[in-house]
Amino acid sequence: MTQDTNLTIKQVADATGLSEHTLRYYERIGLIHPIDRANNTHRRYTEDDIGWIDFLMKLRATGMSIRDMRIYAHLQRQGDATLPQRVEMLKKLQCEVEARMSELNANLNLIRYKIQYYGEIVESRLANVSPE
Amino acid sequence: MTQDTNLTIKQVADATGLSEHTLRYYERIGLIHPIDRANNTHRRYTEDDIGWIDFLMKLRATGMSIRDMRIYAHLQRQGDATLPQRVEMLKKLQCEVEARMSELNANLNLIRYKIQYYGEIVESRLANVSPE
DNA sequence: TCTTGACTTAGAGTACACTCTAAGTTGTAG
DNA sequence: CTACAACTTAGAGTGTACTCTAAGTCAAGA
Repeated sequence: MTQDTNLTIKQVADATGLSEHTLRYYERIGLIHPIDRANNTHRRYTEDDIGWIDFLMKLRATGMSIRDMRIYAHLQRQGDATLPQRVEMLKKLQCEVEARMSELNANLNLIRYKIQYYGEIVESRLANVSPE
Repeated sequence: MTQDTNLTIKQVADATGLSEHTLRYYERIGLIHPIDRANNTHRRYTEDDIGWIDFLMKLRATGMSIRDMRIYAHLQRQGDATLPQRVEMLKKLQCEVEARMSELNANLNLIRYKIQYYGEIVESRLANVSPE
């Protein structure tokens, strides 16, 4: 009955925000290890599985590709011996995210400037409209 | 001969980093207005065109979709009367970019933490290796 | 005149990340 | 026993944003 305390695909979908389709897809392509089954057919997810999925979603949110997430997942399943490679991947990701954030920040400043500049034009046009 | 002082598609591709294919594609879908032609066939881009393309690339870098860039481009071509709508679009974009940056920042902190944590495990393992 | 290369077009093809469909199985509630 | 919901699979389909192909035009240099 240990299985029954674990979560169905629907519950995991609700908990993570991923669709059931996507959860099966991620498992099929190796982002998630083969999930244990109840009745030998229905998936039963553990809390650890949820934790891993949450981490995957964070990697994805940083812009990491499915391809790289697969590599990371594969290393992770091989255990602590692959820690150095994983640290390397994370360092590379860190650099990329830092670069993207600094680019985003520059673009954000441009957007703010345009909002300000265009806003002033609109304001001054309103001020020049003669009241009825 | 005014045309000849302007830039060929190759020069614009080199200057912007977009491919010639992409430049034609952007024009075809209305992100870029119909570019003037020399010989009535070959495109000749003005400095203003380059400026617009650079701005488009910045919008794209913020994650704005082609669909929204088309709307923005269409408004832009209609002149100052559409400034309020454009300001609205930019404000919405600003919010999205700010949200994305704060999410990226949270994920970056997690990545840094993992690098630190895994790094320490690797270090301590190295220290425990008996020297030959 | 011939060739080369830069350009043109319409439309087909690609990569990525899902997202859905169809057909079938299983387990519980009535 | 039956109906139903929840699950299963393989594989097809979708949306986005390019990216490329094929066939053709055109001007300038050998």
